[in-house]
Formats: sequence, structure tokens, C-alpha cells
Amino acid sequence: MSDARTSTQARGDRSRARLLDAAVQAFSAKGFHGTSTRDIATAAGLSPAAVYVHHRSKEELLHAIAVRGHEVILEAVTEATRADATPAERVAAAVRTYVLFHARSHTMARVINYELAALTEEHFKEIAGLRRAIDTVMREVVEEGVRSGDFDTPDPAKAATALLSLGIDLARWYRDDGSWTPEALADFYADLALRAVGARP
Amino acid sequence: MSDARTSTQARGDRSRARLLDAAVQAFSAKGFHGTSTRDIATAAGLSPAAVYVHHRSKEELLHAIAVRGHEVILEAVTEATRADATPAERVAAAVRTYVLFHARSHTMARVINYELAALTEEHFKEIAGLRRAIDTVMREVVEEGVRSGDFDTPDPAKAATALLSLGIDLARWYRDDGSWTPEALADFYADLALRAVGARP
DNA sequence: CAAAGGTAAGTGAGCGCTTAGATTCGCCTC
DNA sequence: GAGGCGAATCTAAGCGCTCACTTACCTTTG
Repeated sequence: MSDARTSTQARGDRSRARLLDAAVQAFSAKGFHGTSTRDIATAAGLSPAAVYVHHRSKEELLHAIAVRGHEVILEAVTEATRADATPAERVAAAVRTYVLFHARSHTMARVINYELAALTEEHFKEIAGLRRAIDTVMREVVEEGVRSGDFDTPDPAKAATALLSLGIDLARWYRDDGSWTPEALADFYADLALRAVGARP
Repeated sequence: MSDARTSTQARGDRSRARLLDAAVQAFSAKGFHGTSTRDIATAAGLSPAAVYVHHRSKEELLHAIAVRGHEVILEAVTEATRADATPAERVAAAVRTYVLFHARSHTMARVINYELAALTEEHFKEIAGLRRAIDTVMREVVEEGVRSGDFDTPDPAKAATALLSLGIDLARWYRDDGSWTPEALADFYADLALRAVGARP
């Protein structure tokens, strides 16, 4: 089982993961339609046909990437807001988590935020559901702060949308070789979020 | 010249405009690589070959759209901040203008913000220059407010980037059939911008 | 008739995906 | 423990199709 020699099974799992990883890189750099299945296979060190050993289609690759990515984000943001803390602390934690993900994983974030139009209608609806859930988490924590009197904003829903926008747009412009670190951006945006929702000083 | 009968010249101009318009719609909906030149020609009511009567290539169409769009935005934002007014009024005007453009022209905005990777390197650099100019306008008006003591933010450059991000991301999520109007979003975001830069109450 | 607008009919290249078959490996039987 | 089997991994070759773009030609108009 834990033999030093790699089993057929283990080789297959690794190839599957390499294909997914290559697809993320390629979709991010050239877009779904700008990427060929040959691009993906070559980057993964396999023949063009190997893509179809592990995945039904190019679209199914995108779907797998999108589901995984959104699940990770939803879980992280939910966890960040679950803590027993003040509304200000919860909003700050949610924004910090969201920004950290989009800066650190900007390559994957670019794919799961900007390539969704290439999904089938059915798959798109599934992802839209996950996105609505993320939106709801952010909106509810802002609304709770307004109800408790900790926040002051004329429109909690618009404010929550704005906070998510800041994170998402990071995927578009963030570069690893830039001068801003994910942590510095997370801190700055968490502070900006508190200003945006009118948190009591 | 102003004959009632349409001249060859006028027909050509109209076809050129219809091709550009069709390209904006198609690039926005399906992406540059997801759009075929046949899609564009058909939507413009012309034969596939007609694209090449008016434009050298598909990429040149995208380039023309990107140059025009960025010039319009740069001019509008420059105009909005030129007014003889307080820093707060100037930032509010800049954000209002930027947000209005991205909401009202979200179809074009989607193309000129998310399809730039399909440009040739030379064309991309040209557009990058225009984008830097827009960035500079927003950054300088924030910096001026900090210098004058009207604003209080730990990082004017990050704050300016955030304000631009809010506008750009509108192009991704804004829908004409949604419940928020461009004007309502412009007002909300202008107010949010003043909070973000720590404008004196 | 010269110039510009427009098209029918292609060109070679590259696309997503399939097929047939080689290779590897865990596992069962005797 | 030798031998055979089925399942899984992977590839060489290529299928039908669509792509961006070109060419040769006709039409309209000043």
C-alpha cells in the first residue's frame, strides 16, 4: 500500500491533479476559449488524448475548478464570520479572508470569476448558487452590524457587494511581483471595509 | 453631399460602426476567443468577408474598441476632477463619473477591462499607458486631499486602486434588468469613496 | 472609368474529441 | 509462486469541423 514504487492508481491521481493545475494556469493566462486541450495536456506532460482519460470534456475541467474554488471560498468566509466576536471584528475577518484568498490564489481566482460564461447552463446555475451563498454571508454580517447599531450605512446590500467587488477585482490586477503583499492588502481592505460600513470608531 | 440618397462613403461608415458595435456585443457576451469573425459579420448584417474591408484583423477590432473606450473614460474622469472644487467634491465627482460609465456602458466596459490579454503586445502596451493615466488622475486627487488635510487614509495609492476596482467590477456584475440604477450606484459609491479616503465630515 | 463597398468561394491550420491498441499492475487461481 | 485476467493509464493517429483570413470578381457612385 505505502510501497515506495508508485502504483497505477497513484500515477492516475497525480496526472489528474496535474491536468487540473495546468488548466487553471492556462485558463487564467489565455481564457477558456483561448486555451486548447493540447495546451493543457502538454503543460501536464501528457499526450492530448490523456485529458479525456480523466475528464469528460474541456468544459468539465472548468466546472471542476469552479466548484472546488467556490467551495473553498465559501467555507473560509463562513468560518471567518462564525467566530464569537463583534460585528466589526467579523466584517474585518471576512474581508481579510476574502482578500487573502484572491491575492494569494489570484490565478485560480481569475478563472473562477471571469471564465464562468463558458460553463454549460446547468453548471453555471450550480456555481451561481455557490456565489449567492458567499454573497449572503457577507450581506448578513453587514446587516447584523446595522441592526445592532455598530454600523451606519444607507444600504447594507450595496455595501456588501462593494466589499466583495474589492476582493474579486484583485484577481484581475494582482501580480506576484508587485510591491503589495497579500497581507498588507488584507489589512488595508479590512480597515477600508469598516470605514465603508460606517463602523463606530 | 447632404443628398437624401445614401452615398457609398456613408454606407461604408455605417457598416464600419455596425461592425464595431457587433464586436463589442459579441466580445462582451462570449469573450474575444469565443467570438468568430462570422458572428460579428452576421450580427452587423454583412458577409464574413466584409469584416476585412473595414478592419485588418479581429485583433484590430478589439484594439479600436479598447482605444476608444479608454479615451472616453480618461477624458470624463479628467474633466470631473478639473473643476475648481474641494478635494471631497472632486473625488466624489470622479467616482460618480467612473461608476456611471461602467454601469451605463457595462457591455463595452466588460470588453475593455477583461479582454485585453488578447491584444498584441504592442497594442497592450498602448492601452496600459491609457490605464496608467486614468489611475494617475484618481491617485493624485486622493493624494491632494491627504496633503491638504481634507482626507485621512494610511495609503492613498491603495485607496485610489480600491475606488477604481469598485467601478471596474461593475462591468462584471451589473445587469440592466437589476434593481439598482446607475445613478443610485454612482451616489452610493461616491459616498463610500469619501468614507474610504477618510474625508472630514 | 477609377475608387470604394461588398460578396461567393475558398485556403491551410488548428480545434475538441474518438478510436484502437500498447503497457502496467493488483489480484485470483491452482 | 507461476501464470493468466481484468481494470486502469496512456498514446499514436486521425476524424469532422470551424477558425481567421484571402482571392477574384461584381456593383455602385462621383
